[in-house]
Amino acid sequence: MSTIRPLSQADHPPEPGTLTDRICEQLKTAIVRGELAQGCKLNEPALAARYGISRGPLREALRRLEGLGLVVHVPHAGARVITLSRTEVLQIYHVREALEGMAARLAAELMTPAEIVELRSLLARHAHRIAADGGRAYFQQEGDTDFHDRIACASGNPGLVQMLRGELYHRLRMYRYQSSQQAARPAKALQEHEQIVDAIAERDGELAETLMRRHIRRARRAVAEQIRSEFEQPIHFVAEENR
Amino acid sequence: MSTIRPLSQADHPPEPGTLTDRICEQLKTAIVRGELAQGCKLNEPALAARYGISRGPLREALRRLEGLGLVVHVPHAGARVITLSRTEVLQIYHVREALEGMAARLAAELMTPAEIVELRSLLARHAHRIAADGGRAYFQQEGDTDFHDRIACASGNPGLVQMLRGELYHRLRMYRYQSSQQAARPAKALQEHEQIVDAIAERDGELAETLMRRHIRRARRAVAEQIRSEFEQPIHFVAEENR
DNA sequence: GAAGAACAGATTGTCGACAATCAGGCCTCT
DNA sequence: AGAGGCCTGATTGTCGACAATCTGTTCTTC
Repeated sequence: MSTIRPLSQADHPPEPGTLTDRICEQLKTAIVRGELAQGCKLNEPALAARYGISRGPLREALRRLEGLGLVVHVPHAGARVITLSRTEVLQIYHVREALEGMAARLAAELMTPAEIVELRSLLARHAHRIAADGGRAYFQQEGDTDFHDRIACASGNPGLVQMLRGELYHRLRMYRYQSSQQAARPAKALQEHEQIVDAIAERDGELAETLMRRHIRRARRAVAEQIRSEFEQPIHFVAEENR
Repeated sequence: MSTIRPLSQADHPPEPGTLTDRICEQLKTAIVRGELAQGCKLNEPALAARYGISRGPLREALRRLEGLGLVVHVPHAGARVITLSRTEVLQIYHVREALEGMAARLAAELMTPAEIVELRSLLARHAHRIAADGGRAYFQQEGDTDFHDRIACASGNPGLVQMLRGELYHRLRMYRYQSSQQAARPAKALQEHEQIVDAIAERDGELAETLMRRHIRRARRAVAEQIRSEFEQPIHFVAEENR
């Protein structure tokens, strides 16, 4: 079984191989950060010129982003950045609940003692940071992602990891970046994380799944509540040439 | 909320638009059916010639198949059909259990009475077929897929549907096609399907999820048992130029 | 004046050719 | 004889150009 590494540490090899890979990464971060606004049309000649490449690799990169669910492609009409409605954001949490619950269950069976120790130290660092500066929003979110990513990896199920890391997380990060969402309830979340690790350490997969699902359901409710309190326009602002 | 149609009925438009789409479909069915063996190298010039197109659209089709998880792509080394180890097949069932369990829960809340009626009639047809000819393996499998697909659609969660339909089902069908797997326990499975529909009809999402997960777990065990009873070579046979 | 059709511009889809990279075999050297 | 490096062949990566398709505008017609 191929072990799956968390992506926390350096994921910036000095020089990725192919142009398609590089452009794909650049576009991905641009989309997640909102530099390419939601619903924004992705003009092939313009983008190719902007990144100094030809249309061929760019098209392949777009096709790959389509596979990641960050871009929608309509034949003869071009590609657009996806638009994340509030409904869709909440739906992502349903999928997360299902997948990460299963990941926690599997992790409880497979995680090595060393990995559990490392996971605890990760939570200790989070606790320290929260105590120090109240957990500045951005790093808090990244820390949360880091925790969940490690559990996903520990499931030993590459397909599951692929779905979470390759599709859900990007869209969630996109929402977080572009919404004014502050990391609500960091201390509470940390406590829930610790309970989950406890369950894993006791090899109680059933409990780990239950706790993870409850944890994500609460996060979902927090997002739903925040969305409800926003009567303003969509998540950020809608691209001029939308729809 | 965009409604999601089951794919049961005609999914063969007379003439799809772009070459990439067409080749992608052809390659997909070829891979699922094992005409392109597992681990088989996908030579771009050869494939392009074989389908009478240029390498451009073919490469984009390969990239899309990569997104579907049917093909793995190594830079400068080309694309290969994935190899489904027995372990990976079983891991797919874990993901299915999580996702379809959630789908059943959501479907219990959202499914319209008309859809429930239709679902029951679908099961009635299955029952009839099983009573008639014992449920010949192929159609039984397809019928099973049909049932699960409808519930997935009824979840009203496009991302969830996309994951199930776009990634898991293809790989499962690939395994079924190429293994000697016969539809074990058709009558038992049908009975479980009916229980699930009952739970949905009563709007008991909790129960629907539990039953669906149990159903898939049993299917997983049946597959695991069958795999264990095969001491022969891998699923089908390994491509000559493998790995 | 409004509805419909033809046109123009731009954008996407497709193709063939060139350059960069990798795999395998052969030769040379120790 | 074995190990190492070089070379050749093939395959992938990249590019620019041409053809098909769509969108928005303008002209014609009722």
